Amino acid sequence: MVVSHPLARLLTDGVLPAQCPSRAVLDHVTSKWGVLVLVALSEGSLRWGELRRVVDGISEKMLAQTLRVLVADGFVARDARPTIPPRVDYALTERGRELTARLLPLMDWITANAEAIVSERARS
Amino acid sequence: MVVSHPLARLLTDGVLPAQCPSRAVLDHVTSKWGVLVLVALSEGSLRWGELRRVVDGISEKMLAQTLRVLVADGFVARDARPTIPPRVDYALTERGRELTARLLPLMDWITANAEAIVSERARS
DNA sequence: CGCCGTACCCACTTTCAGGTAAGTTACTGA
DNA sequence: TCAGTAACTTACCTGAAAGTGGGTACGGCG
Repeated sequence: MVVSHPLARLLTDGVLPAQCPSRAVLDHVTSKWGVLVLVALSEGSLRWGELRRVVDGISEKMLAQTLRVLVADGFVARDARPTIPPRVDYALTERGRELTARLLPLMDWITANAEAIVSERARS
Repeated sequence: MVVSHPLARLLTDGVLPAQCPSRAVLDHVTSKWGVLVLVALSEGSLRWGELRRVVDGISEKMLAQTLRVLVADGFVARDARPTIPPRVDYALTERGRELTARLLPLMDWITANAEAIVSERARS
């Protein structure tokens, strides 16, 4: 089952040497809320308040923090209109779309199999 | 850019209702070390000590804990030979292989783009 | 006899992600 | 005049995640 894969090189030196930049990006993407925000935006742009409602359970602080990281990484674009009350739209960038293209199949599989996995789970 | 996707249904009710089982599985898979262990095993089975070396920076405690979760979720199979000194091999199960099949393209993309992302990053 | 190697477990401590709740801005409509 | 709204920020606190350092079993080897 050894698949020749571009990742193979990384494996020979250990899986992603600890201080490699991909570890940082990986942490952002796989952060508790990062994935969910990216998935939420995968269908189109959303306003702050919409994101807050759609991403069930996220606090305002965490939404702000998560968005700051995703914007800084260039996955999400922030579009603020200086109206009153303020209106801010968030949308995936091209880079964000490349990412979510790889993220969605994973999320699909997880949501499809989660119930089976949890119910079959060997008691600790 | 609205792609008709099996995930669409989930999005209408919010992204993965907070107490949905997929949130739990998602947390396991996207845990700090979970991804790395899965990727490490994607090329073939490894012994405890090999995993420890390959997954750069993981502590023994975290390796044990991560493996327990992945085994309980049915992603990884544990094969202990009662020899002295002990020998334990870890390998992906069929379910684990289905998962990593979706995980590897993501990891590939991240490792390929991480450097650009980190260096272009807007100063906080 | 006593130390090595392998694969762990356990108790303790630290760190930090994340939660809670309040404050802020600037206008609008009642 | 005063509550309401949208999108935040800030300070504070807690609980879970992760690190540290020890212990364990079992036999082989010098």
